[in-house]
Amino acid sequence: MSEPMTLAEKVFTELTTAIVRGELRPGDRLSEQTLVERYGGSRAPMREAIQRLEARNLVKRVPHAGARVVSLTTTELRDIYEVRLELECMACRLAATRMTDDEIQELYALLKEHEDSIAAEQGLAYYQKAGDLDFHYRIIKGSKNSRLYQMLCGDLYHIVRMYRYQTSTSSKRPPQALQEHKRIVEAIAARDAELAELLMRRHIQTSITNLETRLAEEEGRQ
Amino acid sequence: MSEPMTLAEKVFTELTTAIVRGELRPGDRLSEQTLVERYGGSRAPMREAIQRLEARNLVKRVPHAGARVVSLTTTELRDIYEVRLELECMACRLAATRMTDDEIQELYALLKEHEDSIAAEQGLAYYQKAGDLDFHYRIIKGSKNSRLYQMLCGDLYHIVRMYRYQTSTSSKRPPQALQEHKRIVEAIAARDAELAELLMRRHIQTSITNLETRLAEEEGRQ
DNA sequence: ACGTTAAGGATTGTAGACAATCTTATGTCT
DNA sequence: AGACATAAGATTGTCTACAATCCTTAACGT
Repeated sequence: MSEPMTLAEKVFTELTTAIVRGELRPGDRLSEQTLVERYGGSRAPMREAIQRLEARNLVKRVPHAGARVVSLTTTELRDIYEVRLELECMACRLAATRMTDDEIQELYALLKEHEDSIAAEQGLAYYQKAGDLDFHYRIIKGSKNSRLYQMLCGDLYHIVRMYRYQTSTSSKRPPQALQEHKRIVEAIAARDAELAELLMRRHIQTSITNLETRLAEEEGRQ
Repeated sequence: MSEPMTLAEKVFTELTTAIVRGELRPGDRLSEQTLVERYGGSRAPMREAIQRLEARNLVKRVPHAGARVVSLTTTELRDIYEVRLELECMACRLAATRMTDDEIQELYALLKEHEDSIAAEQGLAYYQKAGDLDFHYRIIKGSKNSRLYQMLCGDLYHIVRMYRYQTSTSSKRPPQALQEHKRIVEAIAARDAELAELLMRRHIQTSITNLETRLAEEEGRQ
């Protein structure tokens, strides 16, 4: 029932997924006329959709010159990951004191699920990634900080996805990641905020270095 | 030369200052027609201006129902200050390792200026507040993290200002704040990132409690 | 051959009108 | 009197057209 009621919003979500999936590459131009031909309707809603993309930093608009999908420099990407690291650690710290016991139980259930999927090898890379995202999502929610949620899941999430989607998860990572997740949940259950934050920091940092080495490999291959 | 070249941008900046200054109170309605009558032009640019305000979380828009200046609940305000505290501490930590020696010298110069203005009593509350903002601004810039700057100075800044502008700075605070600023700069100059972060955290936390007590007083008076 | 400049085309910014939706006020019923 | 349904009014969402600006291409001069 939460279908986009307005055309502008519809086009906005379509474009968002297109960008995140890489169907629209960084640097690609978004002309209003092209969008009209692709999605139908008039220029006004397309214009509004583009503007909302700009608000989420998915496209960059230059007055009188049009909009392009953002193409981040290495330092800009570093900046984003730096902020994301800090905010998620903060979320984990807050979650340790603010999550309800029920929510913590749900975290345990999620871990169990994840564990089974790894043992059964049923979980392919994509599914495991979804599980990982779900884990982080719940902890962010558990911080009970609306603005924090908005920043991490609304703004930063898409950008991070956009530059991570194409890269496949490494094969050996999931079991180790699961162990890290377990320890984090235990720290939260023990209401040890500082430990939970520390573990989350370590967890994300290793996943970042993992990503960096993989990006470096791809860079070298080309 | 950075004059807004487009009408939409012009209206956007006008409305931003109007909201921050409190000329537009939280909950006030922003009808496109009203803006046309006030600023001239057509509905299209007004619409775009409103949309950009929404992107900065200064107004909230409901489809087919119009836009209103955001009116934050107490918990939402707490959430914002929580995030702002964390991000500024992060900025301070990064600044301690990334600021150039020249930039640190400029910080010292700013402190001196500030000190003189207090001694001469020439600085009224408004001027002192500007000095305080300048101090924080430079440290954020010194973090050399573009996204961090964007979040703190672009998004959170206006909201915080909006709920702080009306309240006058307490009389005894400036000298103490200056001392805290001095220590922070010294920590940065010593390249002691952790200390700088700690001092900044303490500094902001006291200013927050200061604000809260003053808000409580105003609340009680009404 | 290269840089500069001017005209043409394409794209964005703005304007005004119509259609769809919500809000408000009125009237009716219980 | 209060709650609910209905209709008028107002507001937003969308469409089309026009003006302003930018980008491209081609011509020109050095």
